[in-house]
Amino acid sequence: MIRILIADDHAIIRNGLKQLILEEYPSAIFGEVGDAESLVTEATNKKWDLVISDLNMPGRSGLEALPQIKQAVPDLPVLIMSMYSEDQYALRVFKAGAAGYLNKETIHKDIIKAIQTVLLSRKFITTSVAQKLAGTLGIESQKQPHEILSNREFEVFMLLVAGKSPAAIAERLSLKSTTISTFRIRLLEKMCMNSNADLIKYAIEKKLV
Amino acid sequence: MIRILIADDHAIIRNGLKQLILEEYPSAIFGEVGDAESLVTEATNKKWDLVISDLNMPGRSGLEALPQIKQAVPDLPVLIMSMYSEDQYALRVFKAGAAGYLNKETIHKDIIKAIQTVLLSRKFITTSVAQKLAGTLGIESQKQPHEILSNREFEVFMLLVAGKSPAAIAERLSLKSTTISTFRIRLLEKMCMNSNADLIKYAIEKKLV
DNA sequence: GGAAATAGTAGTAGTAGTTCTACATTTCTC
DNA sequence: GAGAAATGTAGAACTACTACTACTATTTCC
Repeated sequence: MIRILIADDHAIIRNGLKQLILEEYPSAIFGEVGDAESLVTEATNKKWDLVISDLNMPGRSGLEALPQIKQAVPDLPVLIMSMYSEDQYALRVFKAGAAGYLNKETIHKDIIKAIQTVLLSRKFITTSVAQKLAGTLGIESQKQPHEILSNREFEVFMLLVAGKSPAAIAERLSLKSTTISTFRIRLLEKMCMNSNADLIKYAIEKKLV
Repeated sequence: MIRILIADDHAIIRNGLKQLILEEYPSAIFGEVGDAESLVTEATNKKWDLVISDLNMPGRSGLEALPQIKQAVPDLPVLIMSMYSEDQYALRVFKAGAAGYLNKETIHKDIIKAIQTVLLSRKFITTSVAQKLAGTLGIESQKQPHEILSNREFEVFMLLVAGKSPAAIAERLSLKSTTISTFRIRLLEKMCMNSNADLIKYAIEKKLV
């Protein structure tokens, strides 16, 4: 019997995931949460064998919740999944302590494999992601412009690209809007760009959205 | 007994959706496809009571598949869903002949309602989407969003998309920046959009840049 | 051909965003 | 393991942008 906590803001996806896992582990027991807040609470207060969390949730993201969970329950393996094609997140996700990363192509096919791997206390990584990482980790020089951003910068970048105002971003991240402006200037500079429009075009080109 | 064809590139979502529908229609029969191509083939070659398709699929989108389906099987109702919050699409979706539109907030809550409504040959629309559409639908129904802009508005639109600031645009056109703001608000409204980011994404999509 | 809508333009007042500076932490680097 | 660089954060002062309103000129429509 295996206890799995699922975090995703869409009930359909939680459902689908459960269904998928039940096929392999008919006796699995599930917990469900819809945001990062409840994820942290639930993960730390009850006993789980595994957490599967979406990367993109309203409010704090799964990525932000990770360190908190890792601090409270260091041995609890966390699988991060992303419904979007954000392989660029993979490295950040592992650095933040995730036990595995699944992107939208791999979820359905690999989830069982990932669970098995992770429960043996090993890291799960798909070959496509591995290749991506290999390139990234090895030679620092050929990093993509957005890959040299810090976590916070990247977070702000993505929200900017989504058309959010500095004030809105500040509120979402519980920061001051001046702080967001600072991040914006730094990230614009790092990426050699001049406007949000440039960022958006870049993001579309790189399929970050 | 009801036959439903589900089109979505994520198997988990197809699963979750099936699960959701089975709760209400235990005898429902499903077909599944993962891309627009197969959607068109399947929709036209077999007999279905309803199609539920994602808007965003790799290759041709669900939106592009719609006219083809409508042409081949005019009476087959198609529900379009979007996992992203793109109410801007709603109008286009209905224009293309969809029977209903569900965005990510509404899918889980309203899917059954939507199915019931649609099977009675009526259009399903959530209040939030309805409000969005209210102003727009009236007369100009077959023009593209950007085609209903006046010359000046379009001029400003293009400069906005190029990432120019209101002040810069004002200078270039020998106008006041407040005037540019006015144009911006009007054009945003006409196009049912909320931010410059939306404009840029739209412009790229329509190959206006 | 006259009323109603659309287009083109700004002013005022309020709001939000930027810049520049600064400082504490964390993370690299030799 | 000390010093340097990068990261995360914000305040003060300034500037730019927006919302709202308003007015004229041009179209459009019955």
